[in-house]
Amino acid sequence: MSTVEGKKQEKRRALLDAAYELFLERGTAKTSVEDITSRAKVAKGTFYLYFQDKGAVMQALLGRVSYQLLSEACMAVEQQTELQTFPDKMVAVIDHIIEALRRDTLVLKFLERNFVWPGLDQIEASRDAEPLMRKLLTVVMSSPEMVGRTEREIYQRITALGSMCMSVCYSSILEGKPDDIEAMKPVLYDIIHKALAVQK
Amino acid sequence: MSTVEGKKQEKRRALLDAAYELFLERGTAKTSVEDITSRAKVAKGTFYLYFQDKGAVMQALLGRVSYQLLSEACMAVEQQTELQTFPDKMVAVIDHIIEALRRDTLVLKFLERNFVWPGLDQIEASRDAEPLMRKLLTVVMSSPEMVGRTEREIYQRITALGSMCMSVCYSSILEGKPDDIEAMKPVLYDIIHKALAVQK
Amino acid sequence: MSTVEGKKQEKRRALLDAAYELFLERGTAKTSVEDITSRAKVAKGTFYLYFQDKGAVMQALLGRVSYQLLSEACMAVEQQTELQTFPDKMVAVIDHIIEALRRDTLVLKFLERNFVWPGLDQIEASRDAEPLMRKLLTVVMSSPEMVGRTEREIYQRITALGSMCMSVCYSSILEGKPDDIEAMKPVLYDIIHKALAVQK
Amino acid sequence: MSTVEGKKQEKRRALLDAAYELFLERGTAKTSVEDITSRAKVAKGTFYLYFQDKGAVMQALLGRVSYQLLSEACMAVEQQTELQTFPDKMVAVIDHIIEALRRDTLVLKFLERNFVWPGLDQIEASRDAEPLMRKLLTVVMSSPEMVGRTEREIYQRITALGSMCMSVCYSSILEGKPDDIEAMKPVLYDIIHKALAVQK
DNA sequence: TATGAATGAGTATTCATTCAT
DNA sequence: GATGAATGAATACTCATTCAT
Repeated sequence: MSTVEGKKQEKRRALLDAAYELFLERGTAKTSVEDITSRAKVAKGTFYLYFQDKGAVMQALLGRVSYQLLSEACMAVEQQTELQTFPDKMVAVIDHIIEALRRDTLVLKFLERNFVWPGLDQIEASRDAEPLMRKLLTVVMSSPEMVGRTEREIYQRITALGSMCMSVCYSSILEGKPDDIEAMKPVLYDIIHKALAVQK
Repeated sequence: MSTVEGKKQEKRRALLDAAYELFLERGTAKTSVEDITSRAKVAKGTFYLYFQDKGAVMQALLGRVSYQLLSEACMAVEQQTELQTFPDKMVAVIDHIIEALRRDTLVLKFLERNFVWPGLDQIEASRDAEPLMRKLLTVVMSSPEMVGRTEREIYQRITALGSMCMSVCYSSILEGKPDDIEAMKPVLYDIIHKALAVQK
Repeated sequence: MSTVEGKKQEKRRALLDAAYELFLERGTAKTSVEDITSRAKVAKGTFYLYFQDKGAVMQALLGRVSYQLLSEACMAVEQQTELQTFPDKMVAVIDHIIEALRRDTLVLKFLERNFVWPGLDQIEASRDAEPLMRKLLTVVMSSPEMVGRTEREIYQRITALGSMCMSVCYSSILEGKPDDIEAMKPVLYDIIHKALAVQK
Repeated sequence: MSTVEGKKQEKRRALLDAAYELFLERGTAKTSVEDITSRAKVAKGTFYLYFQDKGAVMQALLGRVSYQLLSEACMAVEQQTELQTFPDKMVAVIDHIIEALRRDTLVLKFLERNFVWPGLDQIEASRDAEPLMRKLLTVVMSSPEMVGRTEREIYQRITALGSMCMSVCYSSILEGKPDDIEAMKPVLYDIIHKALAVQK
């Protein structure tokens, strides 16, 4: 990597980091591009060399945050050897994410209901670059519950359940609707278990 | 309803209608309060006699749209006498909503993932004013699948499943993620069925 | 005229005046809308209640300046009773304008080659409101040189000759091209005389 | 011409061509230096090695376009042997230019009223390099109409008439003021003839 | 109640120009 | 000479909100 290219990446990174901080601190609407550049110690115009507009940064950050939450949860769950079945593992992953968001509602407010699930094609394309997701999918595929289903079917199902949890998580934690998160968890996890149960 | 009160409601209504049209036409962000008042044929200042700010109108409209979609779907499903079990009915209701949103993506774009479910307390409070929801809940409660569950538990479960469907509906129709809506429907409906199946 | 309408006209006027001063002082390009409003002692947003954008003010001012130059010249020439024929009068009017612009090159710089001739239709429409132009045209029409020509033909001819003079005036005074204005005058006035001579 | 010098001229040329295209496409105001360099396939900084700023390019192009229009018209008129007198020739040249601008209003919009007449001194300085203009002037000088006039007087007269035509051409074609170009032509050409008629 | 003129803070975005490589 | 990343000043324009009438 040439020095110049390295510096560019560094700047892009600085802008993303600055934007993230500010988005959490005061929300996306109340963060101006100028706020971002001044915190990133970069000139205003430089912003537009790296991003189309504020929306593009937000989108990039949504992806980054989602991915981080997901991968941290996966890593944590991998340690817990007592979890044997795939449904149990999925519940544990979701629970890990929910707990993280409950602790850090600023992140939740930024994320809203817009959790970005890594695309199936992305996962497949980046075999080795994305070992985590890859491994996860392998685990899933080989689980008895999923026997007889295609990779795509499984992905659809997991994604739908995940969306449910993120959506409920948002309104539950931030608005207490339809109930507080502690009350919703059993419902969500029961649905997951039932939805992933072995086909009879 | 007195004439004075009637006129007030009329204006409020005109503002809501104008805002709704504009929100669909150009999106909420690109609609100004002035746009709304000028379409409603009302002076700019008048807006603030009826609403706190633009956000309040949006919120009111989200509720209105959600309620309309839901009640239309319920009414349509009530006609279909062949549907016996509650899970079948719920799937039919959701399907009705999804189809409506698929036909009218402008509404979907306005709604985003923010479908507003009528609150359980609201339903209970407005016994007669809200006959539809009331009736629905009664039907649900008396269905064999729900035996042994409290009203609240049922409400949580339905809401969670509904949120899942709306969330998936949004990204599926508008972004094709994780797949097109036709491919997602079987997954969603299978999850609903499993999640609402009779307890063994 | 109601007070409110009066105040509006006053503001519009203040904006035009402020803009005119600034356009002469530093040129149109280096004058910002903010400069104009701050000199007019009016809020920034107010500008946009009266004009579409900076270009609209410029256009309005070009019309105003042109009209003023023309009417002052006409009035001055009307005094000079020794001028009998229409061509002589026209030359005198043009010369008056040229001299005014030579004295005040700031105005000339603002005007560039964009002198706005009062439209024939405008003149006709505003019979009494525009006594000057009206009178002028009557004089012209009744002059022996113009016998047998329609009003429109005369207007075209006068306008063309006027445009020539303004265009030459601009490059001559400001750039000395094709020669200084003193050298160009005889040429211009000779052309006018020949172009307006009695038809044989 | 050395290779190095050739390459420089090539780049200058590329920049001019790119700027010309863009000026016609979107107007001078909406064309940035970056637009120009990127179309010319040259780095942004390179622009400033060849031109002071955008204005310099505009000026250079105004001269180029004017010259091209004029010389094409002259060449075309030279063919038409039936035109004997100088006034007829001048009218034919102007008419050729007007028709060209009428066909290509983009060029007219770029040119505005700023047609650049080749300077008398330039013509004289570049005896052989500028054979066209030189020849033209010779023709003019020897025409009976111009007998008794100095070269300079003739140049002034022609230039003034030309400016009139270009100015009228602009407002006539683009704004229809004071009338459409077809209606203005007879007026313009009559003025030219009268202004260039043999002295009695 | 209703009006709509006035406000002025707020922000995105552009772009000419520089300069280290 | 050539590059193109970085700069940051400059500006137009929007719009929610107020308030005198």
